[in-house]
Amino acid sequence: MNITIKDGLSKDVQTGQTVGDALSALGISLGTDILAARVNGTVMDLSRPLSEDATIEPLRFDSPEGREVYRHSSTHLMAQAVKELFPTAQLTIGPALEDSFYYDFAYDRPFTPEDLASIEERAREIAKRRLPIARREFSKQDAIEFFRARGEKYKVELIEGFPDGEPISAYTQGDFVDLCRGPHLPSTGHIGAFKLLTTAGAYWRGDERNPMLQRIYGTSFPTKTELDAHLARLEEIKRRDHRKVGKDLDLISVQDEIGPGLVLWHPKGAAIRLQIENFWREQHIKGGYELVYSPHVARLDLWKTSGHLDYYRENMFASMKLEGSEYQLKPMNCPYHIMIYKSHLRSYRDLPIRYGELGTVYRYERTGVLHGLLRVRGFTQDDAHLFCRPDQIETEVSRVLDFTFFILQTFGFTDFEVFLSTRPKESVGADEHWTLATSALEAAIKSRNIAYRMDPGGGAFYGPKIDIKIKDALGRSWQCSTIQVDFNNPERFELSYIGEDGKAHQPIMIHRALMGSIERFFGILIEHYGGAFPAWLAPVQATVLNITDNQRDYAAAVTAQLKSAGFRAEADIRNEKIGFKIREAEKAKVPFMLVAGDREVQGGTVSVRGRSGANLGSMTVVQVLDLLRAETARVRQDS
RNA sequence: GCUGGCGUAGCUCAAUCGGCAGAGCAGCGGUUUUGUAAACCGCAGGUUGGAGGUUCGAUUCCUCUCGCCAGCUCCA
Repeated sequence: MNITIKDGLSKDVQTGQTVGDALSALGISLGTDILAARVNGTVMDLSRPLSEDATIEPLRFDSPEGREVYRHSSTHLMAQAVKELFPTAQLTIGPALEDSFYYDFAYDRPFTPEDLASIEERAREIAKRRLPIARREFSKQDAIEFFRARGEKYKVELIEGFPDGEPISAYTQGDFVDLCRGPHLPSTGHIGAFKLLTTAGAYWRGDERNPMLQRIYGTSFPTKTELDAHLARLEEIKRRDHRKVGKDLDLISVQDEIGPGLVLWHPKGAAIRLQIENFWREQHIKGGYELVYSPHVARLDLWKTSGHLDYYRENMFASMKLEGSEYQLKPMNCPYHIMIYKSHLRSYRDLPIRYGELGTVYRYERTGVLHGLLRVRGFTQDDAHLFCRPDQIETEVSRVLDFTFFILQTFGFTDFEVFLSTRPKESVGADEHWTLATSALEAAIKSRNIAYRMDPGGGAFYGPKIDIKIKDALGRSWQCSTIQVDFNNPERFELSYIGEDGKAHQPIMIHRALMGSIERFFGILIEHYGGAFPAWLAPVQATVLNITDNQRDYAAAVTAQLKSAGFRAEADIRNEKIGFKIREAEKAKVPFMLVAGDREVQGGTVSVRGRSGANLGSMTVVQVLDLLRAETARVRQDS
């Protein structure tokens, strides 16, 4: 049979040769860097025999498939170590993740950090044994008997759920056997640097009614250098944690006495928020939105009409009774905007109508999901609702897409992933509405030449949507923006406009949020910048530092000039050494430090120091104002 | 909500076996008048998250509770 290496040689080899043999025959030396191979499109073990002509592509750690095989074998390595040390632990499942892996074990107690250390040590030792990893296939019945005999109840349960008639594969390394689709590395010796990270509880099959399993997370890399780099990145993530930075920089707090998931914005955090909101309002007014305000509570009936009581009740705070009627704290802003729309008779000439609001909502989130600023119970959405005719959907959505990218880019995000979510199983509305709206969304995305992915069935129950994820400075993805078409609410609230034909028609509603929640977006911003905000956002843009008491008045005068020019400036005229004041300003991540000693007073200047040490030289106050004006301009100029 | 871990001064963390609750930083007072990431001396700072229990005695052991953390589940 004929074997071709992708982008390489071609040769006839005997039937029955393995993938690895074929690679060797074609001059590719099988070091530990070759992990598996793609054979006619399917990822396979190097030990699999070949039975037909094939194109083979060797897979190394630099490919996503290679990494997956590597992590998958790593989790088997860990599982083998666990079985050797804790023979009564039962195997369940153990997949590879993005850059790590886990394995869930059924065991009568959680694994301790000490257990983890000994498991890790044992795993390294097993790697050194260089055990060959072999695939074997069973019939379904044989597989059930085999794993039953080994006492692996969970494996038996898994196999019982598999389709009949198809062979079932397992992988063996030494005495260890695991039910597994594969593929795997040729041997345990291929695993270089290996580290266990944490333990956690996890339900069998992710269902909280099922028994709790003991999950162990770990990661692995070919070399210690790569592992160390990965661990350093995890440290960096921890170092930038918005909860820590938010506290250190005195931006926000969440306090016991206030309640979980309820955020206090301290002056410095509020200063940043104010910049965000000012920018947002300014741009929305320019962008053809009308800004509105709505109250935090409304009669419960409003939420009955909107359907929230039926579909969203478990996420709502309990209602309160006042003067014989019930009132509800708002979980969303849409009903209010709808009622503003309904306050007049609308003409087709009025559409589209765009109402925007930084609307604070309250949602009852289960305690276990609360997380710093990223998941809270009270938050402000940068919400807007567009009311338009069906033929306007595409144009409106295109506008929103452009607007979203403009806003997000201004905050320093340049990497986006776009998802188009279609009709879910549980949903309302006529098919033609869904088709129309989905194709309008798709057309809007295409009109902007944006790469996107489908999320089939991922839409809201009332309509399809576009979600936009941003990538932060550490390469992590966050979903912030969402654009959702809604046919349900116009119907529920009986919205109408008078068309050209003089008859009433139902408008389409588009819900959209760009930052999502200000709290969440702020948390992401903190981590994106590691607390070192660009000058336009920094709570303090410049600090004037005097060297001795001689320059106190001068420092105060310079500060006053900066302030009256509209900059957020402070003077640090404490009786402290300049090194100490610089250190404090650095820790506070102030973009510009303006040092004033006798020399500067003489020349009417300040010595300008940038954040993290840059010496920008001596400047007059006028020059400093120019510098600040340039540096506090937003990343992208207003359109 | 579930499993596990953790709550000690404003912050970061100590306190042996159940035996007087401590340090650094921050704060305050003083000395120092300083040139680009930490001057020196002193003072003060606590219902050890809360409630109950065991004990002669609880930061330490037990029960409950609140909160935080990791993960699971959930997620407009």
